[in-house]
Amino acid sequence: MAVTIKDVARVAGVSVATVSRTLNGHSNVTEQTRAHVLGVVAELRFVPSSTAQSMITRRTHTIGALLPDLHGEYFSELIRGIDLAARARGLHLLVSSSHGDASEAAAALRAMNGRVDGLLVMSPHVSADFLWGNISGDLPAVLMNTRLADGRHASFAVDNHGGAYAMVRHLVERGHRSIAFIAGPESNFEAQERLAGYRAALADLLPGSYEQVLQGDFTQESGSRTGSQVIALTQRPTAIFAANDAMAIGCLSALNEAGLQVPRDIALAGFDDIPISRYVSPPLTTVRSRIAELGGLALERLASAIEEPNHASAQHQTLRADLVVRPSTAPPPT
Amino acid sequence: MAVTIKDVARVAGVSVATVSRTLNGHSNVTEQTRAHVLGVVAELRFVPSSTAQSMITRRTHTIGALLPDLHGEYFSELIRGIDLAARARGLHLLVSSSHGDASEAAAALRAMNGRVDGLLVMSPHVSADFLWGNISGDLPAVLMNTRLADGRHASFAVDNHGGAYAMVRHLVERGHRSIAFIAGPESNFEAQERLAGYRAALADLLPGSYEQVLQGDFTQESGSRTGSQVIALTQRPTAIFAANDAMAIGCLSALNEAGLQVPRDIALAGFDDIPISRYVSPPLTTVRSRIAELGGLALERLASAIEEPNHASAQHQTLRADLVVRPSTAPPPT
DNA sequence: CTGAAAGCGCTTACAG
DNA sequence: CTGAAAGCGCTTACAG
Repeated sequence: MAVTIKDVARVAGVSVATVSRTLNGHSNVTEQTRAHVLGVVAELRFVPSSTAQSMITRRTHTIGALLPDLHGEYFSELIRGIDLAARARGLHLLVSSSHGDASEAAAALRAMNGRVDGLLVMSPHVSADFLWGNISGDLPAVLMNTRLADGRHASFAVDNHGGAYAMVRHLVERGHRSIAFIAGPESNFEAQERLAGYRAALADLLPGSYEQVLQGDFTQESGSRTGSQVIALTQRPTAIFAANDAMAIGCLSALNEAGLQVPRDIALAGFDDIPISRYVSPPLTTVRSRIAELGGLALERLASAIEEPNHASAQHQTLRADLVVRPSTAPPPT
Repeated sequence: MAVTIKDVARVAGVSVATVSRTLNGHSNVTEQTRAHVLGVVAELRFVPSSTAQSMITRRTHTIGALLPDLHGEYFSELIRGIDLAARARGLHLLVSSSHGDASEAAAALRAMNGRVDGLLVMSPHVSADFLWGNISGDLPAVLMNTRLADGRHASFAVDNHGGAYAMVRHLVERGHRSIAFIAGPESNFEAQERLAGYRAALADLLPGSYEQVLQGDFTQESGSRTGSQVIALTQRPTAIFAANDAMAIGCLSALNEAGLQVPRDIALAGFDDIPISRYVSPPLTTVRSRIAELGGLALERLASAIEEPNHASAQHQTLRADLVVRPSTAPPPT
């Protein structure tokens, strides 16, 4: 059986209240009692039950992260950013990802109830009402990269639209007039925004041109598959813009396999700037998503909302998405 | 204020015991009371406090994962494998990573105490004694890829030594007689085993040859840096074997930048078979680590240990590490 | 089948 | 400065 505060009190010859005060650093304990109690605590290797503590303080010092079914480096960067910020604040991280559908996400959300002091939510299945219906109303939550600006929760998002627009402009400036787009999953908010940015830029910068959208799903495999489709086209575009780096890299492999060289034969760009992107050949032109930073900022905001529930803002903040130009879109040698 | 079981009991006009029994699916409740109680539960949107439940049942239905400071796809694959298996068993996942040193790892370990029903441990800072000293003795734990076969905890590891050995054999069979090795962090168990496998194979298969070891740290950046060092060598090896894929990919980028073509000018191989490896150009020959599977298996074993504490085996299981041959080690055209 | 009561391991007014 | 006691929100013998 685990040792409890009662055991410590008994062995130390004091009350449990005194042990509790000592452990919690209250000032009203003699230096002498304090030292003695601490000695017994060490001797007995006593660790307070965090469950019992949570019960009484209504704080778990844990935050939950509801994440999409993400593979690859995007996911690890996000977790890393959250984890780092959480550790700095002494918070624990409960993660839940890989929800196939809304009911699974709902179950995950409900299961978080009571286990966490707050929630970080990035999920394609979650709408504002959905969130509202599945967590207790007073649980602080911060949204990441979702469409929800419900006025109730703070939210952060990368400027997906602006980033995609900037990328198309870059390609146009490089002389491209036929730019294909490999889209992400249709239900995904970020994918939609990036597609919208591509479309808007095309309309503005290449009026009269038509869009060429291939359907991907953010995986490398889909990038490779759609890459092959592009190659087979009779009217091949001169540039391909993939909605994320994973697809761009998959596409790159298909192009290489077909004997096409990037950027000589065709230009290629991605989105996110996952760490690997600078290490593929040629290094990938992309849009920096500041993934870890996004996670860290969201965590900070959530921590504030937990500490000062009244001050909690429901502001939406958009993070800049900067163009990162690398050789994959270098101008063809003239 | 959140609604409690008392509120439900009051509104339903029954005792809290009856509400509890209904919620926990006990048979000794009339179908009529049951329906009525469930109605009130829904009406009040009552969700039991998991904290209070944990307090009484001594189960948190949460497992903790202590992970190394890992970047990149290896980490996301591992988490994904663990998360999938955990979800299937109805377990939650508390993750803690990014510990710079042993004292941070110790703090993380102690913080897990009481919050989790069991522990999954993969950390370069953790030794058997260390683990023993920082968790309560009866907390089930399963170790992943560590040196600890302490006879107290179950453990899983990829056959790092065998995989590295097989890779060297493959390279030797391809005609290479000068094979450089980019090592991982010196303190890392897996890195050590892979290095040992390289050395053993060299001694067995290329007697009289000398080893060429460059010090990396498992990051892409270190692969790129050591790759540049190799290029500068007067006696350049004909093949480079990196202790993980991330470094191999970093190395590949350095080779490309220097105008060297893989595999024509130099062969290159990695270890882990992270998903991206098949999408770089040329696709990377590597050793499959079955990362997600490792995480899933460890979780399964941990779940068993939690459910049947007496049956808990302290067995060590080694997972096969298969060679995956791709174009990066294709024989030079003769 | 149902309820009153004890108890899980803590923290925190309230007295002294 | 210290202790006795109430209470956090549940579950589970024990009676009836």
